[in-house]
Amino acid sequence: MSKGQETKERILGRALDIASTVGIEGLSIGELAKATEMSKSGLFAHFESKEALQLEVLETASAEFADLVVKPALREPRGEPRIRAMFDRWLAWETLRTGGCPFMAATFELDDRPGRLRDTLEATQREWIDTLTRAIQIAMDEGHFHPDIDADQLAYEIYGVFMAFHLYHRLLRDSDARRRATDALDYLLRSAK
Amino acid sequence: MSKGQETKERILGRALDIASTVGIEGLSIGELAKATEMSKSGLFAHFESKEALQLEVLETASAEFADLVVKPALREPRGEPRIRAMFDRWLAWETLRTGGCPFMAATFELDDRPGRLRDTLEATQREWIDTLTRAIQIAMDEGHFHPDIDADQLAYEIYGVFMAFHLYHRLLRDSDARRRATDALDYLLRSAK
DNA sequence: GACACAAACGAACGGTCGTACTATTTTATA
DNA sequence: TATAAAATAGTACGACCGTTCGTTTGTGTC
Repeated sequence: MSKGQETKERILGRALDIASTVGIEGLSIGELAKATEMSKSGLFAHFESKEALQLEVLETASAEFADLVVKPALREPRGEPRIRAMFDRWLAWETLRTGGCPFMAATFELDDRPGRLRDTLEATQREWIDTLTRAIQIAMDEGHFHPDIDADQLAYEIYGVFMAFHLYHRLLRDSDARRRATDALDYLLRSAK
Repeated sequence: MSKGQETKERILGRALDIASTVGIEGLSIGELAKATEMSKSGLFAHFESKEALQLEVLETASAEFADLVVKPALREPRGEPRIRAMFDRWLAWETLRTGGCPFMAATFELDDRPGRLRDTLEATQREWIDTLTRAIQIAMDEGHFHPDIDADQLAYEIYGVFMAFHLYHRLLRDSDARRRATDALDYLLRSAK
């Protein structure tokens, strides 16, 4: 890999950290330059615009999410175990970076602002929900869940449990947040049987 | 009411609208001045700092939430009907302003930034969760719910349903979002019996 | 109508924003 | 090691940021 590529990845890594706390709009070139100990212009030369940078930050996050959450979970046995693995890793992902899941932060920033950033984020989230839904359907096929479960609805509810985890953990600093989340998931999965 | 007070309230009303879409940090004095057709300085004279303005925006939102959601729901019959009323009005609140529930937007902006703004928001959210939890306890007292229900846990799960509604409605523009949310609540409440 | 005060304004401050240039340094290749 | 290319730095730009200031306009009271 060329030095430029290396630097770029270093930049994107730091950018993702920062964006997770101050948001993807709050992320500024100057601040990012300080954080990476580069000049603004030297850093900026790696991207054709701020929007392009933001887009690459989102894509970096997606790639990382795929590596840390999706792919490992897909190596777990089909059905319920795989769903639990997804959820566990999802929670770990949420607590990985200083500011929590960058997609959550971005969602509430971008949901009302049309543009490529929003489109990318929406696509990413849809994809993850699809993955979740498919895992549920597999669990039905495997006989782990009752056959007339509404997989989309269950995915919705699981997503809700995750989001509440963010709230309780990040804003309320509730030390029971993790237990609350896993209990809620347990309950949902048990009811699905 | 003095003219100054009237103007201030007009400003705060618009500020709340804007903050619901661009966030409470994204809200700028200049933009707000344009939206209210005032000069920056004339507007700023009503507040001692930007942070003070933001704080008052949050307080305005709290007052409105109390008027539109909490108080009306508390006039409903004790127990399950009151919980349903809370949830219905909560959903309506989410769809009231252009950018959705301002507390949700603020939560994901402020959760990692210490300060008075964060403290106020956290207190507000705790209060609402408490209200929700009390309503659940009342439903248990009334015999609507099973006596060994974990009220805190149920409040957590209801909150999750609401947050997922935001995601599906705002980001995914899912036309089934409302049904998903009410179905999820139905399911939770039915299981609590 | 004179007066005091409240309310809003316009201009300017030092900073930071994203971005466009040119210049310099570092890296890779012949 | 010379040279071209790539990577980084420096400087400057117009726009907007939150904030301060002195001034003007509006409002209500004697």
